[in-house]
Amino acid sequence: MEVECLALKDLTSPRKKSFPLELEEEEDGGQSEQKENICTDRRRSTPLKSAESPVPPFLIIRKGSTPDLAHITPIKHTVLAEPWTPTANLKMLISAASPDIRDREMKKVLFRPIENEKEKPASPEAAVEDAEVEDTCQFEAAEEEDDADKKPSRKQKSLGLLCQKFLALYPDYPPQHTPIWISLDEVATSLGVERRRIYDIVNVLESLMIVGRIAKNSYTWYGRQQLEATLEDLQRRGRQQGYHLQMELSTEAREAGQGCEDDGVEGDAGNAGANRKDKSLRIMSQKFVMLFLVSKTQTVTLDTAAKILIEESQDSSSHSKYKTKVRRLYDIANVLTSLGLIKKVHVREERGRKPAFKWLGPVEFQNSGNAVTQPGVTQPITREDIINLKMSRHASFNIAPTSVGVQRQVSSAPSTPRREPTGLLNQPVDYSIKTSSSNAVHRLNFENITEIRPTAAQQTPACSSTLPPSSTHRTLLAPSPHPEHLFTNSASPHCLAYLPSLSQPSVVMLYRTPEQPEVQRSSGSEPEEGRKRRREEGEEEEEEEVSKKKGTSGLEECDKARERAEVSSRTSPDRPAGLSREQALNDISYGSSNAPAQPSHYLYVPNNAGLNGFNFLLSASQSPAGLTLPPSSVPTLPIPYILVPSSALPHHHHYPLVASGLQQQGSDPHNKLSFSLPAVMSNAHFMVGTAPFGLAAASDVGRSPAPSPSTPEQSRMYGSAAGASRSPSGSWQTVSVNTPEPLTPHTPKETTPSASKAFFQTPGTLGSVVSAVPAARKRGSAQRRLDVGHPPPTC
DNA sequence: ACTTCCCGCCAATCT
DNA sequence: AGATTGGCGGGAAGT
Repeated sequence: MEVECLALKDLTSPRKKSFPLELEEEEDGGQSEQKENICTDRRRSTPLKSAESPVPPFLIIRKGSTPDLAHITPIKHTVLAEPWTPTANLKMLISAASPDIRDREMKKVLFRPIENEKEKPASPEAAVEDAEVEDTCQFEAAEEEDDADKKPSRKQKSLGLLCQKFLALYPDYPPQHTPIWISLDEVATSLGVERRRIYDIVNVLESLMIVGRIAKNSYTWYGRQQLEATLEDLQRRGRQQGYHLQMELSTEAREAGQGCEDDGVEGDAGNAGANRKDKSLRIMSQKFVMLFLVSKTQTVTLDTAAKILIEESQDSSSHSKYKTKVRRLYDIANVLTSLGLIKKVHVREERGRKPAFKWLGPVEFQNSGNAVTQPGVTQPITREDIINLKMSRHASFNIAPTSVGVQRQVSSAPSTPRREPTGLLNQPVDYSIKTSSSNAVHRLNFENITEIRPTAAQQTPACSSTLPPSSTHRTLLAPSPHPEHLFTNSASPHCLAYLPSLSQPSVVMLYRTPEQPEVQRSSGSEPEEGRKRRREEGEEEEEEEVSKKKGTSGLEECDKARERAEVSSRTSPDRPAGLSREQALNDISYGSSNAPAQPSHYLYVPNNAGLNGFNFLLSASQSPAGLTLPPSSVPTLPIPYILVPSSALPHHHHYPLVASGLQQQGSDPHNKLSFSLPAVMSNAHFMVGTAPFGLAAASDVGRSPAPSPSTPEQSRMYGSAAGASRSPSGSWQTVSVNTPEPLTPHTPKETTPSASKAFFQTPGTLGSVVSAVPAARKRGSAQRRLDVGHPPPTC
């Protein structure tokens, strides 16, 4: 088959982004329904739709908007402050192209595959399903095409999809030292959704330390750097709190029918103390994850989770509470699914099948490896135990969450983001980077900046430290055999790279042409994310076997292992199996070992406007001019895509890129953009037109051991980014490489299976988007206060 | 009919 | 006081 596109499918979403005005107009907006789209307002407001006069409007807009933004996002301001930057140019150029068309086309063509992947299981395999899928696709396509006509369809607005889009904006493994700022406002705007939805996503991401709150409207993106450590920590906490026991009991006991009492009773008491935060999605998310981590089967039914959570939350157990809890769990599950951490399955129980989720993430952590996986197995559980557990749990309950809460509070202070004592926050905000060039700085200034260089040199051996053998490479420049190093977004099938200088959060996507079926299949090149929903149905069966209730220890282990293996092999879950994952990555990023020669394509997507305006940079090694891509893979659309012949990408050199699609504008002559993709990450520069942009490279490896202040455990996981990666085939090189290893020396902990990649950019910073519209907040004004009080929690 | 979960009201919090 | 967060649950889309 031909090329598989990656994953950004989601990006496609119809909404528009912020930008400029010009671009967007009609389409999705068309849907009346969508209240969410903020853009709408904007659009209307914006007089100019026409793409033509790109520049001026652009600028103007930005400026204008800036002020508004100012109050909103402090951070941003700073960034924004800078007037114009090369980025702007870029944007302009890009935007110049007719956005609408571009977008659509892009979506249709490029993304479609992604979408498909996403939704369905890997393409090849799922022949059967394909039929279905296609339908779906077509369906979707149809919808998208005529924006006007169709409405978004509920699925398209799903939290999971939205989350994927969100995730696609940032690198899984950002360079440690260069924090990526996220402005919720901007993100919401760019994704075309109302803020409320972003909160949902961010809250769960925060629970996993994928993002950290800095201040109002400001978050820092940590990516998956700390994920493993966080999970480990959660696992530990889960055990401490006796969740494993509960899991077992829950089923039985509850079924027995008593869960209520405790709940009710405690609830009241607990309530008093508990505030809003205790019910927080964030906390719920952590608990939910804990359940998986301590579960033998790693499968948790919604029912069980809801019940357990209800208990804890001290809510009275009313049916309504249950329902509410379940709703929330779905929300959480959606984002976890997008992260590739869980997947939906059904468990069969005596009475029938129940919806459940299966953990796809890591379960065993090196450090703790110890007891880890066998949580509940041995102990016979007694009612007393449970009680004790509960008690302890409650007591501690707050603790866990608290930490978060506290953290937040601290952070919530209007503080200047950079300043905060890192120690308090867990966030690794390491401004004190030893590197000569502080990334932080770059980061902040992204737009203007020209180059960020990761100092490769920096990597101090000392720091780097311990790593698992596998992750030996921390080499910056050297082509690493590991695909991981590429800036791939592990979660997603595609690799993403962020080009910092680009105005908007730009994403570079790599997708390889999958020649080999096997690759796809095995590697699961498909994004896990993508597959989720669709596959649920299909795959579920497998999972079903899992009976939650009992697991024999030994067996279960095997089972688990088996399952995991399966999963990894079949779906290419990124994170779950280290190896598989790596492979997957490899496949993805390089043609994959399997597919040796295949060049991968680059997609450069400047999402300035929120993903609507997609700009792609595709590198097709095959196609000389880059123009000829496999038909299937690349549409001849007027879409603005930039093709970069892989051959063209020598390491360390700049190469000309061919941009197509831009022409659409007609006015724009610039078909060529020159990019310099740095072989070396550190030095990578992105050039657009004349202006060079610096790529933020993931830069070297970790320089400082623990950038993050956070708990030691957490800090361990950094992958450093190293710069250049190149495909084995040598087809191209790009950017970032990371060292896979965890930097922290001290704990030899887990190997980070994935280390990763590096590019990134701060979307937030970019702000461009933002600028465009403050718009969306209807709520503020609208906020209506009805007198209606709500009833106190019933009991 | 049941499952999933979007949407946005509105209260708690923060500025 | 106004803005930001985010709990919550109605009710509709999807199955």
